[in-house]
Amino acid sequence: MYAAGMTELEKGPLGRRRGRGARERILGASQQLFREQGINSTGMDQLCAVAQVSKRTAYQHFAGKDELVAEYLRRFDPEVMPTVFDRADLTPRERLLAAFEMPASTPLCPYIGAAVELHDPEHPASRYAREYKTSIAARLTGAAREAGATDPEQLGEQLALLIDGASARTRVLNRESWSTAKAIAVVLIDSALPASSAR
Amino acid sequence: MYAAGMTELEKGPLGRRRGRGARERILGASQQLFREQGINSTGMDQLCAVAQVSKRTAYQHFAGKDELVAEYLRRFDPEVMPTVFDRADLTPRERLLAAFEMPASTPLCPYIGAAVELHDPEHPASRYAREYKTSIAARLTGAAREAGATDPEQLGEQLALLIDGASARTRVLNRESWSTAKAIAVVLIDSALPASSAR
DNA sequence: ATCGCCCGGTACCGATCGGTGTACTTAGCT
DNA sequence: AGCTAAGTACACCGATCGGTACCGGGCGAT
Repeated sequence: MYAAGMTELEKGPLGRRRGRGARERILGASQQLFREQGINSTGMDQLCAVAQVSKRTAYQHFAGKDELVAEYLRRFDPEVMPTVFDRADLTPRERLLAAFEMPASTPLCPYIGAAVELHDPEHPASRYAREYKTSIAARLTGAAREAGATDPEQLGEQLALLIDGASARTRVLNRESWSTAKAIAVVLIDSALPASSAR
Repeated sequence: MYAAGMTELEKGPLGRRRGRGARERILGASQQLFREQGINSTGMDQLCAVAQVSKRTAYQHFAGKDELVAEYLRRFDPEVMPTVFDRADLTPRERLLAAFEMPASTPLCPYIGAAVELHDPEHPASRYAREYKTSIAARLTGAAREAGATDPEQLGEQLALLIDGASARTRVLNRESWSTAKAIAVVLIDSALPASSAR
């Protein structure tokens, strides 16, 4: 496994002091550049320049670009999705629909982009993309269960597919498709809920 | 416009004789390699080697890789989609559902792949991908209208989104998602048809 | 036979890629 | 202070990219 935990503080156990946060700047530049211009189109030289970090330093923090890409995906964790499932002020049904409220700030879910660009299912980043997408479906399934769906697993998988569809279609057409996805979600949810716990 | 017409015969009008079909071999190798290993991961050297064509010849038929990629997309036209809409033996409803019968031979619709890999909305291939995706939605809308949908445009766009979702999700998860997409399509169609021309 | 057109082979170009080596400067703790 | 780890600057490596120049051969039409 990778050292996913050391986000911004030192390692802790040993009294390891911490130099000026180069690692954080690298990850920050990754978030910006990989999303804006893709993974393969972003060279390490440019990335290090943006991060204001020596190339040497970058390769002391990450074994290679592959590992950096994987860590970039692990750090992404869109600010939207996680919070959606914790909002207690929403009904289960509203929580399911909230996943489709994309503020157009998300051009393309980077997990799809990484899987397509890297083109290797065994690449660390591809593995994590799979893992993450599965976890999203699981969370949707959980919310569907709370909402009282007759087949929560099916509804969760269906909603996950809608999210990916809107993401891919938005990218290809250069035009947002989240409203369409949400309209479908409404139909699916209404037809999957026994009309009892509709609200 | 490009000379999309000269598939295997000579130009005709002038008595231009025809060399051994180098162009066709190049396009054939493109179909194979671009789909199997992606666009950016396929070098022109490898492509020419597979096509058994000199590199010099390749660049006499195509101004550059970009143009070759665009032509590759134009030639793709999956054998599945076009035929689906012409099958007179199916009811309109069955025709709408037939679009989701993917024989697992389609790993990822190459239009999505191209748009993600090339990462430039103005790239000729990206333009054509947009164009093609729009035409698929239009054809679905047409079929939806024949089926008597209350809002054919909406249903067509929704079904198109399902196709893209299944395609993207299949790629990321390395596991087919067409059955899920079809299940959603059934719900959408049944809810969009006034139950009169259900069959 | 001879001419001209495709075509294949191959070496090559400049640019860029991911990644490294070396020597120097900084920052933080004791 | 003084030690040490972290970071910087910069040159450099081999590989590969898309694309081109040049040369020699095969084949169809005249």
